[in-house]
Amino acid sequence: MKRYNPSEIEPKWQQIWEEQKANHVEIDPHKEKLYVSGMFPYPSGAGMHTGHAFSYSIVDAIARFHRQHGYNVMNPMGWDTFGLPAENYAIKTGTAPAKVTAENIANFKRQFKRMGVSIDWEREINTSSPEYYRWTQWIFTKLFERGLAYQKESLQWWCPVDKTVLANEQVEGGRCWRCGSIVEKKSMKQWFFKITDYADSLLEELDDLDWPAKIKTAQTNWIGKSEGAEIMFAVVAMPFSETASRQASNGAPAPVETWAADVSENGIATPANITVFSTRPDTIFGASFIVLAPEHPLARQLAVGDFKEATENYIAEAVKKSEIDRTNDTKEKTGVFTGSYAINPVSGEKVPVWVADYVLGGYGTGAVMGVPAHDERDFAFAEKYSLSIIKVIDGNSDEQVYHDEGVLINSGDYNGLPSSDAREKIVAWLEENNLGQGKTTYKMRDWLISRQRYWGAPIPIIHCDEHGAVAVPEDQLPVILPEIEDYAPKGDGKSALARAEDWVNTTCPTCGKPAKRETDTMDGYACSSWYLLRYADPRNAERAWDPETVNYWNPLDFYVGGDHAVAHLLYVRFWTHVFYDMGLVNFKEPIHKLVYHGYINAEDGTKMSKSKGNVVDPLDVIDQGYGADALRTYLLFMGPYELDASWNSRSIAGVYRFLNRVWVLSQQFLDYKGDDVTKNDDAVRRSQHKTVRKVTDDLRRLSFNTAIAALMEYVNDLYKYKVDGFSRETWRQAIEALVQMTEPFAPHMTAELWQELGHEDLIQHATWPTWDDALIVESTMKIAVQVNGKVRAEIEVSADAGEDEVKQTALTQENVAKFVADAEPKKVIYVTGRLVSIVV
RNA sequence: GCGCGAGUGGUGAAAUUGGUAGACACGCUAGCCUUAGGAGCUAGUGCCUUCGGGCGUGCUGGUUCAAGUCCAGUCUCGCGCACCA
Repeated sequence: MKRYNPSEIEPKWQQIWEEQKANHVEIDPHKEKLYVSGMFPYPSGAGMHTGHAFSYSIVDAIARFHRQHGYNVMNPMGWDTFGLPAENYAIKTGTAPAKVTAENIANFKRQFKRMGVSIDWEREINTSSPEYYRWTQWIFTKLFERGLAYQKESLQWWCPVDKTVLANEQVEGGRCWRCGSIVEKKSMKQWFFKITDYADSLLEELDDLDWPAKIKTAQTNWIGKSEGAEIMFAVVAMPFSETASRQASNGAPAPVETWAADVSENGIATPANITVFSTRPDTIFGASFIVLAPEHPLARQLAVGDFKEATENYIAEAVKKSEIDRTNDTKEKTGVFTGSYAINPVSGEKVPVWVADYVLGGYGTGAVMGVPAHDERDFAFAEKYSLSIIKVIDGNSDEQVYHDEGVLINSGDYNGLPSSDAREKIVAWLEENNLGQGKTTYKMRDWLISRQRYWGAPIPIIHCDEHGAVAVPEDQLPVILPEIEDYAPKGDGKSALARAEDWVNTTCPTCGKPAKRETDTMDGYACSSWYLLRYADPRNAERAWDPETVNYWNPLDFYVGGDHAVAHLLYVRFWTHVFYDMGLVNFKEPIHKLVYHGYINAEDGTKMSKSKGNVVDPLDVIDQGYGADALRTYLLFMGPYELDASWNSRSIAGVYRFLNRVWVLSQQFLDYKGDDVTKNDDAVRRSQHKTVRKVTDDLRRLSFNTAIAALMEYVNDLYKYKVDGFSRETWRQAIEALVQMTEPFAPHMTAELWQELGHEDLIQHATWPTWDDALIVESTMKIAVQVNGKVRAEIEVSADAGEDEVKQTALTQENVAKFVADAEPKKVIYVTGRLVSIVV
């Protein structure tokens, strides 16, 4: 008997698949397509890790399961190669990033092939190749044409270590997502994609996606839609002496009430208006002060008299502070009074204008109305600075700050109205009087895409003195990334490309006069926002993709990964929405089902990390003799794919044992020389059909762990029956079904067995086994008997026994009679095929 | 603080519609076999027990003939967002 030897079998089949291009697919109108992909890897120098192995074990189980079901399965692969690690490595070693990248790809590819994933390598793509980024640039020019790519001077997150700006999504807790250093604000002219135009569209389509709830929630929160109103407060300039005399001893202005009376006499309305944003216009009568963010353009202007210096100092300090200091909510709130006042448009009361850093410059209008009775933050601020607190919502609650809805009080004509009605009426009144309007705002900002780094797709723009920013025409694409000597950014806010003068100096496509190229490159997320479409048509040199081809393969049926909940998964949706509007695709959403898996942790339950030395290298596991088949099967057997799991070196041995049992069973069948023994045929057949039903069902819902458990049970059954010997036809079917069902997990071993079983075609092109319910039915059934909810007996009755017969049998059981005693059962319930419940 | 998810044996877990809780596997125990290996095979393995049975899915209640599953409350852990007005 041949022994199971993965280190011999696996390379053999990997070579056969490669030579035959076994997984290459083309459009086939006669077959239903199925498109599955993992999130393409960034090929780092470190090589493949357990997370990759896990992702692609899931991808391949899905691909192979559907391939055996006759689907035209596309399972492509590519490399996300632009980005900082390759560039930083290049700076350190003086090697060109392109060269480093090519080496890393070659290494990754070699490693991936050892996993036996059924990839169509003819579709391989690489985002840093000019053939690819040519079209990334083309898409940029199309967005530019539509006004969806624009340049703006603004305060941006700046990473002082990586010396580049970052998108909001790349700042995590005030730190750079790559290097962890504390980010700073810097005012620079930057390129943006106008994702905010698509906020509503992205929100709407989210509902129908077959994505995990937590990802949908994360995206909903990120978009952060809130409905409310913008309300104008007219600024009232006060004579300096007047203001000073009203100042209370603690630096705060006198209470608002004392000012209410003299608005008309002393107040001099200026042209300035402060527009605030509020989601609770129903509480406007309780607005007793205004707070401006330090970045607010009026903040300096409104600082008057004695308050001028303090205000300016405060603003200067606040703008310098890192976001960590500013957004730490355990910190006590601070602020300064500007000396100016504004008028509450509904009550006519004069309210002081403050500047405080608890108000964010970038959200809403950068100004809020302080309603301390109904907002915790405003309350804390009002308490500290002795500002007046006016309760305007009756909440029937003793809480100091009631922030829920309720009935209005102290609100003039609106008293007695519930919040929602009052909101509508107040906004309507503001609109009528040109004092405000209903407004929807979003937390999401536009996507900042320019990077002051070398290793990215150059932004295809030429700056001309006469024509401004001009898109590079399609026939001049790609704008090739020039080879240069020194890649390092110098911290002057420009990429190293700015020093490639031959490249920078060009002519304007519109007028032909000397002009300069844009020297920023695009965020790597731009490249990954359309690769799922390029896979469908990867060698097209005429256009980014042929719409018909893409409309056949896309959208993706399954997208497998465990990262990028908002960033990539939001951007890829955004671009596809735009492509839909441009008529380039006939669907809005690029990904139907998102298979978002957990992390594989180290044996001790903590994250694998090089510094801790607890990293499990998937290639080591293969080399130890377990092979890729055992590794893959184990990764899927560990538990539900959604959950985090800890590696266990003993458990993988158990899975290897299972594969070995499949192998041994098959070999013993093949080697069997005796007569046919039909004794167990019915039982074997029943077990086979039951297992096919269960495994098929489990794999349809991606319950890999239970599918593998069912296969183990099946193998255990067959081991019991084989003791008596084999009958060739029954056992051939039983074993072929077993081998086929194991193929999605252990493709090499099953390919070998399939061949030994006499098949010339590859197992992956075989037809998945079917089951016959009639063969699964047993002649008898076991019924549990409960008395008052406790199981007291188990009876075996014939499968076609009627209700009365079952109940009668149940009641006459010795142990049942004992517990029923003399009592007359109050109720006897029969749950067909399962149990009898007797109530006494 | 807000939102989402999860709490089941010594361990990873299973239970798809309320219907015999713990499938499958690891580990452990005993035995068999063996040219001795990190091999293979068989049986047992939730806890307690006076061997009748009793208890058991984080905790407290509720609905039901029947609850891991449904409802109310509560605790713990994990994740996401976090001064977004």
